[in-house]
Amino acid sequence: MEISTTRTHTQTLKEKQRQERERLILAAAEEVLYENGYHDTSIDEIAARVGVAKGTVYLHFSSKEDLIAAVFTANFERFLRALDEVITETMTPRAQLETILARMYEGYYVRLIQLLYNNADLKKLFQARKQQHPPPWDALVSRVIAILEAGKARGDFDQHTPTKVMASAFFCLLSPTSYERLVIAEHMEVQALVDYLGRIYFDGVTNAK
Amino acid sequence: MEISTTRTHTQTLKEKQRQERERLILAAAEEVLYENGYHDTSIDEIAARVGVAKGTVYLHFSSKEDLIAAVFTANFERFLRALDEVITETMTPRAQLETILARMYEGYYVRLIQLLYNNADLKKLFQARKQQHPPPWDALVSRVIAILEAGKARGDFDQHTPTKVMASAFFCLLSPTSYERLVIAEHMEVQALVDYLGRIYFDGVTNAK
Amino acid sequence: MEISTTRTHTQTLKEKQRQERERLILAAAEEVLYENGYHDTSIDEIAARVGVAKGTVYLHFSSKEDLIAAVFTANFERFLRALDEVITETMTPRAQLETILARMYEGYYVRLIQLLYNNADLKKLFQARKQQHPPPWDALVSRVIAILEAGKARGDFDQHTPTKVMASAFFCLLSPTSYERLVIAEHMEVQALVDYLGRIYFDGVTNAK
Amino acid sequence: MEISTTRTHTQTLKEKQRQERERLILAAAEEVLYENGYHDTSIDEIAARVGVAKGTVYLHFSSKEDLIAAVFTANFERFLRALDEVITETMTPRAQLETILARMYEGYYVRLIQLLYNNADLKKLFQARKQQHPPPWDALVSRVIAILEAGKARGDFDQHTPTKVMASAFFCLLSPTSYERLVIAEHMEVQALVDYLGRIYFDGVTNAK
DNA sequence: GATGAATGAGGTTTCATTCAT
DNA sequence: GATGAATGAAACCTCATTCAT
Repeated sequence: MEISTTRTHTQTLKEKQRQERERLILAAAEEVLYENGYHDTSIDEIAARVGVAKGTVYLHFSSKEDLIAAVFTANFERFLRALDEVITETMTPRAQLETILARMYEGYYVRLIQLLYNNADLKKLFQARKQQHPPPWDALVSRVIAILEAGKARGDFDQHTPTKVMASAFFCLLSPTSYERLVIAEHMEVQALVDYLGRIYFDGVTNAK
Repeated sequence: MEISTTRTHTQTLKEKQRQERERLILAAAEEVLYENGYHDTSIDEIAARVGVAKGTVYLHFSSKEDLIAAVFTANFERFLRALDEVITETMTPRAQLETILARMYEGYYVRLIQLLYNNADLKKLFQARKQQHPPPWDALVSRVIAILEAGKARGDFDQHTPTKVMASAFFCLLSPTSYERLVIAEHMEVQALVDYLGRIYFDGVTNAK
Repeated sequence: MEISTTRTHTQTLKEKQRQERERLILAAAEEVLYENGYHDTSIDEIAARVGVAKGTVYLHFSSKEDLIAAVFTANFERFLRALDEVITETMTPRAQLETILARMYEGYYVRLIQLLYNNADLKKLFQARKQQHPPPWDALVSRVIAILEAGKARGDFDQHTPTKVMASAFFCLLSPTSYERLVIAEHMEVQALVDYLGRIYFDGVTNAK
Repeated sequence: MEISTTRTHTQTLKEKQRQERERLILAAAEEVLYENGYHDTSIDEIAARVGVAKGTVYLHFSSKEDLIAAVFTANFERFLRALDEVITETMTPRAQLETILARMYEGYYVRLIQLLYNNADLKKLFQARKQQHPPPWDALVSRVIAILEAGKARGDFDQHTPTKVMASAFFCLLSPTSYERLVIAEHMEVQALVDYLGRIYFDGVTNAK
């Protein structure tokens, strides 16, 4: 029993180290992916940033594709968990969407979402894996659609526009190009950008009578 | 005189063939670029689709970068010319923007615009060429900004939102993802999609009181 | 007969034009060869300098190798003819060799000789053609050997040194590197260089007691 | 301690293997370079001769240029070290130069020296690398010049001939063409060739008195 | 005869992946 | 388990040579 306990303990320790390393690899991969794009992300550089050998990366992820897919899945999951902490059923649908929008622009999620959404390489990656997107992304889309439907049911949102179109337009608000041009290059406050985009989305650009 | 005429005619014929071939190469490049993204677009595949040898492509474009840049420039120029035919000064700013939006979704311009706007590889390409974008793209952005300013001056558009944000949001409406998901996968009419997106942009998703 | 004469005349004219063009192609090839070396000498550039189409070069020379070989042959022949004008039997062997040396450094022959003599590409070229050198080069070597033998017979030259070694050393004096470093870079007079080298060759570097 | 020892040993072994492989690659590169010249030296062929894959060569040398430059540097360094072992200050300048000459013809250094000195491609290579020659070559030239100056100071060498010309002529004695024609093709002893050439250099071809 | 567009072999270089240590 | 040297497919680009016009 002693022995068994020790072993279990040892394995747990090893397992923890293993998970920690996996986390570090994912973090490095995300960093390089954002900096260089999919093709210029090399296993060599990821391994170097983590401080392990190239082969070690392959002990955790069976291919570059796997690793990059895991980056997305991990981020979406973290993002979904973060949403759960701030969104409650008692908020109005509009407030819920505004919160999601703000949260997206806060972290660096917007970067990854856009990477995923607009990069042909990554699309092909997930299509080759017989799935349009990583599962958590679909969960996020479903959630936004559900909120939009609830808003429509309450009469908050325009009922003549298909929910899917509304959802598409919602996700379009997240453009890394806007982010880079307005926030990074022109030093606009993130919150201001989010407010403006939210206003356009909910009220349009037309001058209120 | 006869001879001169004949020569001119011959040169015209050759020149026509040359231009036709160049057009075919550009079309193939665009196709592959859209399917595979910048990095997975190989000169070999472009040549194979046109049915010529690799070297032939280099007779028309001195490098892969040159070829891809030409794809964008050619498309934007065509698009700008098309706009000139349908947009007049007498139209309201809103009508002008609605027309631009519709035209963008009609052709396949939306694909390229989005490729350019959101692909890190292509951004790097144009930055390396000492220009943020191909000149015609900047012309399009300027044009949209001018229309938005005119609309603001007339009191048509919300004056509290910065024009740059409005322009960013406008171009965000052009999402190849929306196009693919709604028009191609779900068989929505392009015109319907354009109408919905235009309505969201101009009036928001909120239910009119 | 009239007709025949006319034809002959026409053919002669055409033939002259043909020869003139061949001369121009050889001159251009020599120029580019010296500037760029064998590999970076392209048929394209030669044709462009002459002002004809690439295909035209192939009407005169069946391959790049043929063309380059012709450059050497033409030069050696010209050089041998030039020697015939200034070297007479009545000159002493030493005077004859001094004259050859001076003439070699005068024209640009030294450049070509060294190109031929020290460039692996060109060696392979002639070896592939089953000949160590273009025939006129061998004629030049024979001539120098004959002069050295005559000098030995007269007791002018050291009889303990094999003539072949003496010939080798003689041709070694022609170094484009010396030429470039001393004449071009350090502005030494060609005649001075020739005098110094001749003195070393005939009298050695050792201080005459 | 055991472990530490083992590790050191292991690293030493690996390092030895690495160096051995690098040596083999350099040797193969030198071989091909000498046979085919710079342009026709292909990484493919070098790799094939060593029996490794193309990519392996790039683990040791980051480019073809780097590899070829390393061939020269390695040879010159080896040569300079060899000279240090046989040349002493107490030898007369003439004896020192005779020793250098003999040593050059012994190894295969003469081949590489001449390759470097007379091949336009390689000159361009080193010029592009912002250096006329690999540093050790310049060290050799300086050394010969210093010896010649010392000989002049002692009154051993002719003081009317510029040292630079004497140095040029000295290096001209090293002709791979002489070597091939006389030693390889005609089976002359290297020592005999060296003696003859040295005698010509120091005493000239003219019959003494 | 003259042209020059087209060809395609061949060269350098990168990098995901494997596997012996 | 961890390593990193080795692999080799695949990409871009050049240029001697051919051949239809």
